[in-house]
Amino acid sequence: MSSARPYRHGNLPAALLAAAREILDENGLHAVGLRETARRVGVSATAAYRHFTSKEDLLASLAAEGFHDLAGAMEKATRGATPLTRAGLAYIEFAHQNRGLFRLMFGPVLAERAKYPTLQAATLEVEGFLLQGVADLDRRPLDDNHAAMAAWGLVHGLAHLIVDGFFPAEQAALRAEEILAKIRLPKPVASDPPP
Amino acid sequence: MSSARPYRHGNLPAALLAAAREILDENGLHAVGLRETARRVGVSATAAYRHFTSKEDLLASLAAEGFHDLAGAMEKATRGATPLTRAGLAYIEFAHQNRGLFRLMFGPVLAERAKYPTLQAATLEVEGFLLQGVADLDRRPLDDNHAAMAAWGLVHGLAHLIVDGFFPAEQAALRAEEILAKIRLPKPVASDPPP
DNA sequence: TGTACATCAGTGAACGCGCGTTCACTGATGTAC
DNA sequence: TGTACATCAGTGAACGCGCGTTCACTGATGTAC
Repeated sequence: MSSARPYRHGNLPAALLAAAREILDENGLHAVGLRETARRVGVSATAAYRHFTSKEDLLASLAAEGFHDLAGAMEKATRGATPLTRAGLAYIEFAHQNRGLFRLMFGPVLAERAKYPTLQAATLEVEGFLLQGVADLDRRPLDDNHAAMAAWGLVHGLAHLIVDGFFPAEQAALRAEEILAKIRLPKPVASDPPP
Repeated sequence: MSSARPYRHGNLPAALLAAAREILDENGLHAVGLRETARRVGVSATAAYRHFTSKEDLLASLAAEGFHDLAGAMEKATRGATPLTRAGLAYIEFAHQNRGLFRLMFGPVLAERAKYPTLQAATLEVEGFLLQGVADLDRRPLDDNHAAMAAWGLVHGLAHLIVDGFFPAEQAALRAEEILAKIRLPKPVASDPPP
């Protein structure tokens, strides 16, 4: 029985991240604070400092977790030989299901990404996945990155517009699927003049 | 000479909006506050309440101004019969030059747009422009909005990724131009089954 | 197996801060007569 | 043209609030002998 709370939490860092993620998706980024997060876990506000050096540090960990999850969702969606379109849909779905987290991940709070190597690595995970997906689609290596930028741009824009309520949320996911199925990505052209 | 400040400001609302816009682009949305904005104009913090009912009201006005400017930039870019691509580039350029404002306009702070009719109208100005641009491109009325969603999605995504530093800022604008020139928007198909 | 002790995950009070908003007010401007 | 007065754009003090962070501390856990 847990008549009294154990002195040691067990896995406080994970619990804090989970709580922050909840707040993020429920009430938005502005509502995420160290005190509020700790409160939700049922721990004193200062306990967080045993595991994170600052509020920003916690947010960076959370964003890294988000990028990692996003890469995972895309990987899972394209397992086997299914096309890039599925990865794009996974991306949009992730944004839709994790609006707050999505905004944290790509937003300006963590502008200095270089400060957090884990975050940077997780970002590259997603980026690399998109690049690879596009390369697969074209059946040849990329000699410029137009196709990748276009793919990422389209998917990211649709995700953002859905998350921020500019497209009617319910139809949007279905629509996105049709759009992605129809769109023609620009093929890298070997004779493109270098910039 | 203006040895002493005049008692009445002249155009305080405009001055407050301009100051808030400066702060927005210099230091980000979190730095924009009524007090800080008033301070920058050189007026007491409470003076703002003569012209705006709350901080959110001021932000909504600012966002509306942003949408209006954006629509203007797109209109100017496509004056005559130049294609949708130019409007897209104007959109991206606007985002690039007004990062803070862009994030306010599309971000979650003003989630309840319905509360601010002016803001909503200004949003529709941009939206309508995109729809019209796509319709022109296709030389016929839209029977679904796939093309518009795709165009907006692509342009919005590129803009966001540039603003948030995921594409190297300097090359990005040029790249965007090439991408937009190459992309094929999905043509609305009359036989598409209704959803 | 028992004891001494270092480690370290937690606590709770306290700090200074800037915020949005309210309140009662002041004093310049514009208008009615 | 002069005077009385209503209007309203501004002021400055004060409110309560939640925040991030620091500090000295407590007490459970794990390890060395």
